Amino acid sequence: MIPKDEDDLLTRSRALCDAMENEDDWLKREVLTHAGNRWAFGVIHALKEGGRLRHAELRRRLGGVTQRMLTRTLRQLERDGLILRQDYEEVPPRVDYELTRLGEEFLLKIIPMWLWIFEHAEDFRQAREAYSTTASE
Amino acid sequence: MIPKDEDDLLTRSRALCDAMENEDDWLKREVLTHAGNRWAFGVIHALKEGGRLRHAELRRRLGGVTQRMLTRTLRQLERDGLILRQDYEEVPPRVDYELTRLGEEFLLKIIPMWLWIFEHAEDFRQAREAYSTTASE
DNA sequence: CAGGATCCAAGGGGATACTG
DNA sequence: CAGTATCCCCTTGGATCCTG
Repeated sequence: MIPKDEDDLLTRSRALCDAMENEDDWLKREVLTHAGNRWAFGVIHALKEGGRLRHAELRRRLGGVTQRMLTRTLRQLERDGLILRQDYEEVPPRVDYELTRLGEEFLLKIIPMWLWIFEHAEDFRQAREAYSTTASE
Repeated sequence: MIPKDEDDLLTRSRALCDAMENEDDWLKREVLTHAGNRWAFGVIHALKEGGRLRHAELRRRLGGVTQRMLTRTLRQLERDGLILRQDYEEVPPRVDYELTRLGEEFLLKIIPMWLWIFEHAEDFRQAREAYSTTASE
């Protein structure tokens, strides 16, 4: 189905594979980790929905994240230009985060992938089960 | 632009975020790592283009991967049902790998993300540079 | 040829305690 | 409140050597 779009995608991804060999490693390592990062997606999504959010508010929305991991995730996202950190330099401290345009685009790019993965969660479970049984015999 | 599609995406991703909280961790950890994995993408792409490929042929196509990492990547992809491993049980050993339907779909889902990242490589570089300068002052 | 065994460095992720 | 510091285990990724 949809052979035209698919071919187009593959053609472009072929060029992409060539480019990967020449690219520096940091792009794949630093930026791409966000895609597979457990918290990065939640942070970006929360900022898209909530606008400017503070550290504590983000923690509440994500549920289960420690300060350390939230801080680290935020730092990485900031470094890569996906979010903006604003420190009001008040006492008590007030800092909030907002999504950049780059961050918004990134969110829109990774949502389909996440959706697809969750839609196929059952397939993955079955594949894993089949693998365990064949591996044992 | 395209507010309708974007809203739709966000609505579905909101449900996704809720689902994530209930989901087991393995889905995020095990499956999602493939998306950001440097070699997983190359393997899947090579199999999409080359059909059934053997270990050595894959190594040649990927360039730079060690046997160990290639083997590990292949095992993981096999476990998650994205590729099929066939061992002909000959001497000398002959093993080849092919993409499953699930693997093909996965490739089509992650290509857009990789393309987008490479298209914005310059943005990321600039963001990183800006971050370093503001962080130092 | 395919890949296991071993050793290593770096990072992810979490728990807990402390601070300006 | 928004972090930092410390300690922990696990995985990733690579190098090197070995085997059926």
